[in-house]
Amino acid sequence: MGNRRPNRDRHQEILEAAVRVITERGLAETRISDIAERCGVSPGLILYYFDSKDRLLVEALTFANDRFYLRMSREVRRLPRAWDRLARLVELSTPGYLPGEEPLDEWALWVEIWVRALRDPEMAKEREVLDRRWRAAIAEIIRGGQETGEFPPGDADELALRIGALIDGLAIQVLMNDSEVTPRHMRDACLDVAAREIGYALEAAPR
Amino acid sequence: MGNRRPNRDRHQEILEAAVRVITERGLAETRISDIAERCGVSPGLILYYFDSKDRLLVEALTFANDRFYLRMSREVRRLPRAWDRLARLVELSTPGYLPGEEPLDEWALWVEIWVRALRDPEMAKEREVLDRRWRAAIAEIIRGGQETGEFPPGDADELALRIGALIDGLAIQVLMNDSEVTPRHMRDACLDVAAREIGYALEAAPR
DNA sequence: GTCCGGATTGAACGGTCGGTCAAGCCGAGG
DNA sequence: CCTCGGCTTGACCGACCGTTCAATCCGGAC
Repeated sequence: MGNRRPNRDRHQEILEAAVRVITERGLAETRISDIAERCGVSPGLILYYFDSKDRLLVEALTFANDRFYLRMSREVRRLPRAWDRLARLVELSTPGYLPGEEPLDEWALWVEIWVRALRDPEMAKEREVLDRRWRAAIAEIIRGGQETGEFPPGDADELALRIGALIDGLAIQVLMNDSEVTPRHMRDACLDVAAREIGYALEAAPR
Repeated sequence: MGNRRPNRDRHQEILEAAVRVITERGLAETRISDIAERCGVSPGLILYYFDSKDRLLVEALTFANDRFYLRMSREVRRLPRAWDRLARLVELSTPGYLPGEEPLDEWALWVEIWVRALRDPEMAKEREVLDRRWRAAIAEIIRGGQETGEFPPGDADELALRIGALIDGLAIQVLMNDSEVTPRHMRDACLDVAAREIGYALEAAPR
């Protein structure tokens, strides 16, 4: 049995298909048959691997977020200076800032998570875990900068909460295609506020 | 015919019922029969006053937001000093800060608006109008403070965007009942950041 | 009192969709 | 080559729900 499984993990295939369907059509318009079709598989098989549609959807949402977090985490860790790490994190969090990204991206999934978490306790618990991890990543960058003296001392957790919230709020505007809030604008505004909150002197003009 | 209509506006009755049902059960779980039941009316009548369920839902969401905006606007306008106005706006925007408010309040409706606006062009257009009005209200307060010299000069629109985004981001955390982000904490953090961005010197400790 | 027309009802229709299930497929092991 | 058991299918069921519609109600006009 160790033969077919490794190179054809149906569980994960289904999750990936679910993520793509949810991203495209939205959680409310996602049908089991859509996911099955995306896998090239019959609808019945979906329920063979997942107890119910609801459980599958919740798993898919956390699965997508996990992947995004890991990718971000890996990429940020490569940069030596704390400020560059923070800047990269902001850029990766800005919808449409990086070329070759879908207009409806990870953030669309976040909004779906929020809506569902409002009434589904299981999703609510997952969301808190994901959010705490996200905030901890920001705090870790700040703490690192403070330890090397790149940033002045301060409450890293509180700073992370504020910067994270600002990212959330601006990302929503960008995601909604607000004509007055471009990805570039979001990036610059985030970093400008972050620098002032952290107490980091941007060398060039705040542009 | 001018007799029955005024004191029994079915159109508005239905909208109010819809708002309450959406707030309680969420947009995805809102049925026409739920709204009808809330009005003490038969399901058929709902479709007599509204072309379709979708149109009713969109109207209900903007209706609720209009009401909230007007209430906020009226209350804020009473205060003489710009900083007090801003503080009041933040407090009114903080889920659960004021006593006697539902845990699932206006912000839950915002999240529903966002999700729907992602794919429904009509909702997207409405959202942009509502958001622009909201940001304009913040900018107006700031501009007022700048004109009286209470605040130093600065780009009021940009400040409004940033403060508004921060409110959004923190409100989500509070709405989600994140154990680390209390309403009080949100209020203090918002005002702390706002003061620093605006360049307003809080007299007491930033607390 | 009668009539008119909008308001209201509630039964019924049609379509959708999540979930079930009995049957078939197929690779591995004997 | 046969058998076993997990994988896969697709038809089917039952429930739900938005929408339609013919019938009824009812207050005001005359």
